[in-house]
Amino acid sequence: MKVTVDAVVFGYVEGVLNVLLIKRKYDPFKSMLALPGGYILETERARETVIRELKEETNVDVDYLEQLYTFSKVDRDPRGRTITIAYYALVNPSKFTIVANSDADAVEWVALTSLKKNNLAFDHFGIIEYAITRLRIKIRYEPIGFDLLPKDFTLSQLHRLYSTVIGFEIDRRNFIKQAKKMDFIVGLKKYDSNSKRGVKGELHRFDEKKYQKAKKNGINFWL
Amino acid sequence: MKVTVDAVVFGYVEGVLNVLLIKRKYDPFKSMLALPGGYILETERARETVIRELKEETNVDVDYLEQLYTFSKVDRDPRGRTITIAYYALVNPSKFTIVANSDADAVEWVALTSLKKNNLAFDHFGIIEYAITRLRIKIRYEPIGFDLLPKDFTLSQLHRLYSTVIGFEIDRRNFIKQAKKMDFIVGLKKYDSNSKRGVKGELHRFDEKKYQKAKKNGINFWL
DNA sequence: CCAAAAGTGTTACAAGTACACCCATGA
DNA sequence: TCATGGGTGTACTTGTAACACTTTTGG
Repeated sequence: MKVTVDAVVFGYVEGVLNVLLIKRKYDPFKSMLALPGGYILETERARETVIRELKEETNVDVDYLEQLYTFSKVDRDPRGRTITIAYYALVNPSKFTIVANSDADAVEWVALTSLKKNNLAFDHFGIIEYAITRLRIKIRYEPIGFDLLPKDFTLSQLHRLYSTVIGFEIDRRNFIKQAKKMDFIVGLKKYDSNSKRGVKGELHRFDEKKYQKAKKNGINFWL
Repeated sequence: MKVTVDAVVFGYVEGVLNVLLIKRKYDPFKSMLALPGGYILETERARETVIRELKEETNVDVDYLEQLYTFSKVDRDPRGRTITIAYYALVNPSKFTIVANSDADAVEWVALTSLKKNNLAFDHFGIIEYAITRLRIKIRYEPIGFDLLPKDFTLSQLHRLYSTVIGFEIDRRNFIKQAKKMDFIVGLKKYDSNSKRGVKGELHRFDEKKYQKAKKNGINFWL
């Protein structure tokens, strides 16, 4: 029995959530989009395979990586029985590989909203759907959203990210009020120099150590 | 690469949470306790393997079954590289196979509290720990606890179950108040004839259809 | 001077939590 | 008659949700 891993890598930039996909060079599913992934070697565990394959195939280092689900439908791979352990990952935009949207490059960031079932190889569309569902739930109660933003971000950016990922507009005032309660989201007293108009928002940073301390004291993340 | 499934089957009776385990007849780990499970056949998907193996090895039909996690540590099986897709399951006490605690039967229900790491084969202790963690979290926001009780139960029984699984005493009054809010936990106006002393508690039943309707209307389960 | 982004507070309502006493029954 | 289990209500605190206006700045 063959065993592979597949990774749903999410990237976010300016109100758009993207998935990292590969254009397949060979059959089956030649020239269709597919998740990066590959066979598990005898000497590595699944998580290591994901990290290795992402590096080899896409040159991306992820900031967050979590096992999603193992898909084992009998006929999911026309080449023969193959089980895949799916992962999902988040990457910080500063680590985006140069996006070659214009030409037919092998690796592309594809906006979630433009994904179509029929463009995707294997059962990868279903895997992506599964990953989005997980992400939407998990981003509410684990501080993983920060892995989709630059290290320094304004609370408005954070708010926009959440509204995008979750799929509806959260009340900005309540959201920011909530975020400010959390000591591990620290204001830097520096201001966003990229903002085009209006007031320059204060930059914030997620402090992992402070978060771990707060967690030990029973303080939960919630947005 | 070999691929197996393993199942952590939980059973509950009278304030005790049990796991279904097998005493191994052969090496490796001969005569130690192990999770029921086995190799995935070419013609079945993982979930089917679990159901089949549970039937074959333990004669148990489960009421709830969910994939847990896939364990792929390289040396987790001394016989050679083996990945296992772990599941966890809940069974209704009425479906308990006759428990042969007295003799050295092949299948046993073992109380969670009496489990010891060194009595368990492979990485199965870790898998069980993982399953308990999942169960404790999930029982709070999905109505899966009912699969550990008889069809008809008193709210006190439900309360005792929850306190046992979660590991601390929940306030009985608040718990029952909460349970009564939920229309899909219906009072049967029949009374528990098994109760030994005191008032006979009213029997209740979980109504799956009503629950599904409530869920569609955005009413969430929470206990 | 106007459009766009950032920042901020209050109030009403719902939910959660803490807590204590009475009743029925069988031993 | 008493020990055990079942049943119930209130007050307090906290959290959530709804909601609008002002400031700054670049074009």
